[in-house]
Amino acid sequence: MQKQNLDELRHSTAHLMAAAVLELFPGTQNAIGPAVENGFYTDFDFGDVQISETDFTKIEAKMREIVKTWKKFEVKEVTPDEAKKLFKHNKYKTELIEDLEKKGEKITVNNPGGFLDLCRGGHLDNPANEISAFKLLSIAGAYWKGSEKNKMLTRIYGTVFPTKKELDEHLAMLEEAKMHDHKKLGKELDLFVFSETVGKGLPLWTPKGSTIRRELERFIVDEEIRRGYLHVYTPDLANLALYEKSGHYPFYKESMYAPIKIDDEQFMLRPMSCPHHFELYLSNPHSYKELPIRYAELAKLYRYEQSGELAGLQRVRSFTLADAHIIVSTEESEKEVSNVLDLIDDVSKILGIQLGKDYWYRLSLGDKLNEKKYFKDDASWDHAEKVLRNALKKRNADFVEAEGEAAFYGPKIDVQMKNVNGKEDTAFTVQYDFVMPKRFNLKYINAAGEEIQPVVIHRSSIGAIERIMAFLIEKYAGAFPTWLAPVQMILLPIADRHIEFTEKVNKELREKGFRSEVDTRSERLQAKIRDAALQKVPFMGIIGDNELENNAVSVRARGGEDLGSLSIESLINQLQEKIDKKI
RNA sequence: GCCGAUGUAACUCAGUUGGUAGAGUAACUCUUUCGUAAAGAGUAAGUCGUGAGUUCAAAUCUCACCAUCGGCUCCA
Repeated sequence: MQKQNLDELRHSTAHLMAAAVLELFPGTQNAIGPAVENGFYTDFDFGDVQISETDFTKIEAKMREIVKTWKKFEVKEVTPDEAKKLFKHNKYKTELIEDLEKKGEKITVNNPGGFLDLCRGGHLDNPANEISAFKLLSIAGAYWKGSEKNKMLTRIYGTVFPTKKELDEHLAMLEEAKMHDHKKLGKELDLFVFSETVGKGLPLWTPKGSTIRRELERFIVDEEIRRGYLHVYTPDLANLALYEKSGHYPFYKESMYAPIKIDDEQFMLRPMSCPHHFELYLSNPHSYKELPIRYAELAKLYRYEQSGELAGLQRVRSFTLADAHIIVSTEESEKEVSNVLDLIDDVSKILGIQLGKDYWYRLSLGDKLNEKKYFKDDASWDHAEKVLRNALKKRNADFVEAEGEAAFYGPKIDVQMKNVNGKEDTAFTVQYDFVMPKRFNLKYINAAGEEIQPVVIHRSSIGAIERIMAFLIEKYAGAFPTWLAPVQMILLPIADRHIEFTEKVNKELREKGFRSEVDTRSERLQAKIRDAALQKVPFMGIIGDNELENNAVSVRARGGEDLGSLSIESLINQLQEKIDKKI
C-alpha cells in the first residue's frame, strides 16, 4: 500500500475510534486525530470519566460495529458560522474552527455513517470494507495544542494495517524490538543499574558497562586529539556567578540542581561546560594564528530533569557529554562546522551507525518572535542559520528543518536518532553561538593587531555517553564488536585437568591486553557455551585433551561459527586484528 | 511535573471470591570430569515498593507516598 493510502487508512481509523468513543462515553469531546508513523491517535476530553486500557476491548468492539455503516466519507465545505453551530458542543473543534477562520482557510466536515467530524480530508473511499486490521495500543496524557499551559487531554494510540497479516507482523515487530531494549539488556548483561537510594536518573555503571564505556571514551578522546582538539579537565561545579555571567541561569534555572550554599558563596552543579571553557580561554590573550581553538572534555553534567522525562540511560540526571567548544573566526566558522560534521560521520561509521538509516540531520532554528526563549539579534540569527545550512548543503546532506528547536544563543544542527520504541532523540549536536563571545568578551588579535570577536561552535561528537551507549546497546542488541565487548574471549576448560593450561593461556592473553576470562565451574561444556552465548561474548576458546596436547585453543565465534584449533599466537593475531579494525 | 500502566526471592514470574507466600533460573554445598546452547541432588534466600487505614485476619480491599515503564511537555 502506498504511504498516502496508508495515511488515509490510519486517519480514517482515528475518526472511527472517535465515533466509537463518543458513542460509548457520551459527553466526551474529541480533539485532533491524525495519522502518525505506524498508526494513529485521537485526543479526547473525557470530562470526569476515568478511562484506562481495560476499556480498549469495548472500544474496539464498538468500532467494528460502527464501521459497517461507514460506506463513504462525504466531505463538504461549510462556512465558519455553520461550522461553529455544528460543533458548539465541542470547545476544541470550536477553537480549531476559529483558528482556521483567522487564517482564512476553508473549513470542511465529513459525515461517515452519521458521525459528524471536523476534518481537512484525506480518507478512504470505502471504510466499511477497508478498516478491519486495527488495534488500540496505549493511553497517554497529551496537552491540548502541545502546550504545557493548556489542559491535558487523554490520547489513545492505535495502529491499523490493510491486512490482518500486516498488523500481526507489526505487533510481532514491536515485541521483537522489546528484546533490544537497552534497559532490558542492561540488566541481562549486567551493564548498569539504578539505585533508589542513590536517586533516580543517576546510573551506576557496573564493571562490564564501565569497560564498554571506557573503550568508547578512549576512542573518542584519541580521535579528537588526532583532529586538533585540546582535551581539558574542568570542575563539575562552579560559582553561580559563572552561570549568571553566561546568561544560562535564567534560561536553565528550572533544570539545574539548587545551589549549594557554603560560607557566603553559592555553587551550582554544572548543567553545561561552556562557561568553564570560556574562562579557560580568557586566561590568556589569543592570536588569530592559534584559531580555531578546540577545547574538548568528557564533561560530567547534572541536569534536574522532570521526573517523568527520565528513561533508562536515554535520559538521566547525571551524564557525561563528549563536549567541545571551538573558538573560531566568523570567516572560518563554516569550514569548522564541516570539520565537525566530518568527525561525526567518520566516528559514526566506525560505530556502525549509518547516515540516513540510523541517524539524520535536523537544522534546528530559532523563532525571532519568541524573545523570551531566544536571544534577540535578528542579523546574527540569519547569518548563523546561513552558515549551518551551507555546511549541510555543501555535503549534499538531506536534512529536515525545525522551527523553535534552537539553543537560546543560536541555531544548531542536531543529529537525530530513534530508540527501539521509535522515540526520537537528539544524539549529537553542533551549535553556532554568537551570544557567548559577547557575554564573555572573548577576543583574539588579528594580523592588523586589532581585537576581534570570534564565534563559538558548541559541539558534541558522540553526544552524551549514556545516550549513545543506550543507542549502541540497542543497535547491537548487546552483541558488541570485539573492541567494545566487556569480555572479548572466554576460555572453557572441559575438565578440571585442563584448568591449569587454560589459566596459562588466559594469563598470556591478559598480558597482551585482551579481556579474557576462564569459566572454571564444574559444568558441562554445553552449559558453559550456552552461558557465554547468552552473555554475547564474541569468542569462546575450548580447551580439552586435544588442545593440551597441541598447545592450542579450539575457537568458536559468537553465533556458532567454528574457527578451528588455533595456536596461541594465531589466536592473539586474530583477536588483535578484530580489535584494530574495530569489528 | 501531567496522563495511563506496573511493583511478590538476585532475575523471570505464579499466587483463585481476604485465611499471614510458591516455581524456574542464579547463589551456596555435595556428586559428576563431561567435546560445541541447560548434568543430578540438597541448602539457603521474601519488611509481598513504603506508610497509614478497614478487618478477627491484608500480597489480595481503601487512601497517601515512592520507584519503574509507555506517552505529553522538556532535552544531550
